[in-house]
Amino acid sequence: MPELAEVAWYSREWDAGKNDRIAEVHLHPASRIFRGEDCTVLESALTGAAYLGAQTHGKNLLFRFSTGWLGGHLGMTGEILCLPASHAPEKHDHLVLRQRARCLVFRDPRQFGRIRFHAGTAPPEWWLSLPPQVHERAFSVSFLTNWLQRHARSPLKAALLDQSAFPGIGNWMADEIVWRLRIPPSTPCGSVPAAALHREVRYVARRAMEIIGKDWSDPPASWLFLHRWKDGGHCPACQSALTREDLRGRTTCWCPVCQA
DNA sequence: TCTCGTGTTTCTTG
DNA sequence: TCAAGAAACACGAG
Repeated sequence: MPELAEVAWYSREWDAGKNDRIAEVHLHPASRIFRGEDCTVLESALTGAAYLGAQTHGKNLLFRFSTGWLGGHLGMTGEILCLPASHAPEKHDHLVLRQRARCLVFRDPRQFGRIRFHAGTAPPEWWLSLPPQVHERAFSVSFLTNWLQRHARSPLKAALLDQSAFPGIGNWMADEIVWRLRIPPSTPCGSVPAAALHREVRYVARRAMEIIGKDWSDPPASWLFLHRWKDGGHCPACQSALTREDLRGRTTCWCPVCQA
């Protein structure tokens, strides 16, 4: 479930390979993962390069090498794995970077994820132009007020999934935030109080990073998180049966009593 | 066999 | 030109 905190957790998976050289690159050039990329360039640039570390921005990953930058997005089913050097690439291992002591692997069965390469010492342009992260100063109440006005008719739950305003927020975090606001997920953005939304977005993002981002633990049972995944769940605040419905193509879970 | 799904992009409509 | 909604992408799990 790669949202903000899960992506942060995955970004550390290759840490064991820091400062080691890539001896060999295995990839499937026809894979959708590499859409728009020249795999020949990627392969020749990374072969022999040293891996220097990773950073994240919302759901985006950026891995630094001595010859350039590898951008990553996990889509719905992508994984970053560190496997033994003897690992034989499997069907969905779209990129395998073999080092002396291990293999750095990008695996993604559904291929909704993405890998892109940028040569040189400066980070790629797409990375530099990402919107402010929700924990940064630029993600302010006035920024939110303005954004909510421009999307006044959009249902809040759907709006929270817009990565250009809420980078890193995914389906379960959006449900959690709306549940904490105690308003229906279909509430139009135009009638959502910006200060309260700002507070809850920051709270859920910060706690998710502290809990899931650290060691993939579950958030406490007082969160909607543990109760939202399947039919029959109950609201952790009032014990009423939770409702699950499709909202603009995404499963949305809410409490019809607390969020009436 | 059929349905569902933790995400993004592209196309269509208003 | 912008906002909003729907479809498409590919595959495993139940």
